[in-house]
Parts: sequence; C-alpha cells; structure tokens
Amino acid sequence: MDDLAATNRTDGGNGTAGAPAVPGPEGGPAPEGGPLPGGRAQPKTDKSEATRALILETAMRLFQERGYEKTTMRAIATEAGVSVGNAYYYFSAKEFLIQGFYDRMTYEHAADARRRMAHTRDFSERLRIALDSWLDTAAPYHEFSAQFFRTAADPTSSLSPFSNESHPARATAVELFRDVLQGSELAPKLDAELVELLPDVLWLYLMIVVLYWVFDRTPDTERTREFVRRSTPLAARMINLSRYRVFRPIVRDAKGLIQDFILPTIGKAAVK
Amino acid sequence: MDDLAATNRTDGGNGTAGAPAVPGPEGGPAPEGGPLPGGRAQPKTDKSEATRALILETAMRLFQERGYEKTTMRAIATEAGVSVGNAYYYFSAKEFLIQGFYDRMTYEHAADARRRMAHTRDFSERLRIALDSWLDTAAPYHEFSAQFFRTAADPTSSLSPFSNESHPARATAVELFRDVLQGSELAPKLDAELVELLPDVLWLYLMIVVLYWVFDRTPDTERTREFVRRSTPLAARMINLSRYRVFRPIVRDAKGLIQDFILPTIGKAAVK
DNA sequence: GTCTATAGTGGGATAGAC
DNA sequence: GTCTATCCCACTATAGAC
Repeated sequence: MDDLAATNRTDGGNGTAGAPAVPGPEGGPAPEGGPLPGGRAQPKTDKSEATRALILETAMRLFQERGYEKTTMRAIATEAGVSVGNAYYYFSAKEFLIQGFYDRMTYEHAADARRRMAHTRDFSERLRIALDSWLDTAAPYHEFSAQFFRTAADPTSSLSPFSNESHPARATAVELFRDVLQGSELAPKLDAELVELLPDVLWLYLMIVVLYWVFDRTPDTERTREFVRRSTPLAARMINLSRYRVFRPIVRDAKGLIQDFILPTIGKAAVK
Repeated sequence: MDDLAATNRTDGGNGTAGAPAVPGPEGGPAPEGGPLPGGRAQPKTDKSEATRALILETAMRLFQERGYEKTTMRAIATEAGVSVGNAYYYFSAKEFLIQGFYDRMTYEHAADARRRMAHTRDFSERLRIALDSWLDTAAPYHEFSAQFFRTAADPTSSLSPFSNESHPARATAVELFRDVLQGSELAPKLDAELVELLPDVLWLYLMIVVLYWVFDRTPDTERTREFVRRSTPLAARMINLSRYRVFRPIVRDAKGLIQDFILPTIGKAAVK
C-alpha cells in the first residue's frame, strides 16, 4: 500500500499542528478499532476499555453540544476527567474519535432498517425504508456532520468510507443492502450477476444520499427525505428495466464498469 | 529545495530575526495576468494585485513541494518576501488560498478543453476531451488534492463546489459543458428541456470523476483516465436513449428529479 | 489602502517522567 | 496507562511606516 508521497510522511521531529499524519498499521498499543457490537478486537483490559469508552462517550456528547471544531481535545479530556495525553493515548488524533462514532452508527442503522423493512417484499419500499432508517439514525448528529464529512472526504485518512479501515463498517452496510434486495420480490427476476453487483451500487446510492443530507439545511432535513421518496421508485424502475432484452448491451457495459472501476475502489477486488 | 527550512524558524524572542532578504516586489514588473476571469472583485491597485498573485503563486509552489498541511503560513510569507500579516491581509485564512487556485484552474481547464474539442462534433468524444482536459490541468496538483478535497467537502465552507462563493467558477465549468453539448451533433436531436438540464448534470459527472481522481493512487492517475474512456461512451448512449418514446415516462421523472433536487442545490433556482 | 513588525492566544499533538 | 510540560502553528491584534 503506497503512502501518499511526501505529504503523508510523518517525520519524527516536529509536531505539526493540523497534520493528520495518519499512521499506517502502526505497532502502537492503542486499539484503534473500537468496541464494536459487531465483534472487534478484544480490549487489553477492562479498565482500558472503560477509559476508552468514557472518552469516546464524552467526545460524542460534546460534539453534539458544540460541534466538532469547537470541541477541543482539552475540553474532552477535562470533561472526561482524564489528561490530554491520555486521550491521545487512546485516540491518536482527534479525528479517530469519529471512527468510533461511525462504527456504532452503522451497526444501529443496519439493525433498525432490518426491523422496519421486515413487513414488505416490495423492493422500492424496502430501499426507501433502508435509506429513511439511515436518516433517522443519523439525525441527532446532523449538526456536526459537516465536520465529520470533511474528515471522511480525505482519501489519505483511514476515516474515508472507502478506506481499508472502514471496511468492516462498509461491509455491514453492503450486507444490509444485500438483504434489501434479496428479501424483495425483485431479486429472483434479475440476472444473478447483477444481484451480486447491486448491493455495492446501492451502498453508493446511500453515499449520495449522505452527501445530499450533509448539505441539506432544511428543517429536519425534510428535503433529503423528499429526495429519497422521489428517487427510490426511479431507481427501482431502472433496475427493473434491466430485465428487458433491449438493454442487454447497455447493462452489460454498465456491469463491466462497476466491476472494473467501482468495486476495486471499495476493496472488493484487487485490480490495480 | 529545502534550503529555506532555516528561515522557517523565526521566533526566539529577538527582533528582526530572519528578516526577509528579498525586497518588496514593487520595483519589478508585476507578473500580473490580469484580473481573474471568473469575474471577481476589481483589484484596488496593480501593486495590490501583484502582491496577491505573488502570495498565491508562492503558496501553490510550496503546496506542490511539501503538501498543504506541511506548508505553513510563515513559510509562504517568508518565501514570498512578505509579512505573515500581509499574507492574511489578502487571504484571511489558509484555506482561502485554495479558492484562488480553484478559480484559476477552472479557467485554464475551460480554455484548454475548448481548444482541444474544437475539431470534433461527436458528443461522446467532446465529453471525453473535456474530462481528459481537466485531468491534465489538475495533474500537477494531484499530490495535495487530498487536502484540497477535504476542505472542499465541508458544506459550511465557502470552498465547497456547491457554495455560493464557488458560483462563478461553477458557472464557468457548467458553461463549458453547455458548449460540449451544443457543439455536438447530438444537441439538435434532443428535447430542448433536456438540453437545458444536461450541462449541470455533466458538471456533476465531472465532480464524480474528480472524486475518483482524488482517490486514485495509480501512476499518472491512469485508472481515472481509463474510467473516463470507458464511462463517457456509456453516458452518451444513455443520453441518446432518452430520445426514444418508450423512455418518455422515466426521462420525465428523471428530469423532475434533477429540476427539483439537483439544480436548487447548486444554486440554479430558489425552491426551498 | 498597503504593508511591516512584533507580541500574543489557543489548540492539536508529542515527549518523557512516573 | 497516565500525567505534566512543551512544541508548533494557524490565526489575531496592534501600532505604526509609507
């Protein structure tokens, strides 16, 4: 895995303020992963895990109260009753606090969506429910989502939704969309190859919705909700069209494009 | 090239430490390329504009050499032979340096693309050229594009490509895509309403390519270039399909979606 | 209006003692 | 694992020169 040329190199000497200087697979003792309900690496000790959770909890609370930028590491440490150094022991940069949040939310979303779409087999509706569920789960965090998003957009950051470090959360989300499709009446009618590809594409669709949501300033992000209501039937119809013979060539090309350019980017195959 | 590292250290309590060896630029001929094509506020004086350009030029050079985060405002000021305060006089925050870069690049891209696509009327090829041209124009900045992108992804920032402040540059780019379409043999065959909407959609397509490019770590971003080569014919074919009667309902819905949810977001109409 | 010089402030991140 | 002390830098403030 190639590092970004000079810009990412963390030289030993100075302390560069704003530089993320994301460490690679470092040998540090900090369990960067987090206590995921989905099953992550085991914590070293109970006490360690408790401190870690305390810091994360405190940070999330303060982020909601004052926003990401306005919440200083000093404030988080003070509020959590630990030293700044200790906070950095668990989260080697401020942005790593976000990873914990991201993991947790992904899990909650998947659970909530599965519960809510269980009653229907209509693909369009299942898709809409899955997206709506995300909006509901994320709603409390909309105010600081801008900062969150900013960090996530950095390709050199492990927090990018496309990064290796985000793979577990991404896999959880893709799995949900596989269920959305498989549990619908549409799946059996579709070409098997397409059924294989679609969950990742639907996840990308969610990413677009997230993008829209982040920029949405309407009350209760009503505009994004309307966007979901309007766009899901269209998406369902376009997928449905793929069944007709006339579209075979164009669908074939689209599948090739997805397979060759989208999936590798999100870690589905090693091409390069 | 790192010989200015020493000049970077100025503090220590003594006055006039590391005084700029370079005298003010007032004597020399201004490297001024004229006021920004993007339609910016008029410069107060030539000297002012020259200083502004000098600072921007220096910053871009240092960003390329060391990356965005590693380039300090002190270094930019020192290297440009101005005071830190002066640098802040022109660019009230470090990230505003990026806006200058963005404006300039947009203009260069539009000019280059128009030149290169003049010889053909094939829509697919014109589109490919326009995107290729962007990749060529942006190539020197790929290494620090991550930081650039990170800033651009913040919806609260004026640097977001969707923001009001970015409107001039965005308009320039959309105008280019209008030319891409209008200069092609495809335009007269399409529904007029669609011709009106497509330039903005094509600009969004560019945004997707940019996203892909930012994350692309292959040499010379060959992968993104391949993505463009493969996806432009598909895009052209899909647009072409819209002419057929069968698709009228789906095209109508898609147009509605664009009109109601995409255009307002990028400042094309006041809905809300 | 343009610019220098200097002295801060505050916050992200680190080193090294314990 | 945890702390204290410190670094470095973005950014601000101010006073005054031209």
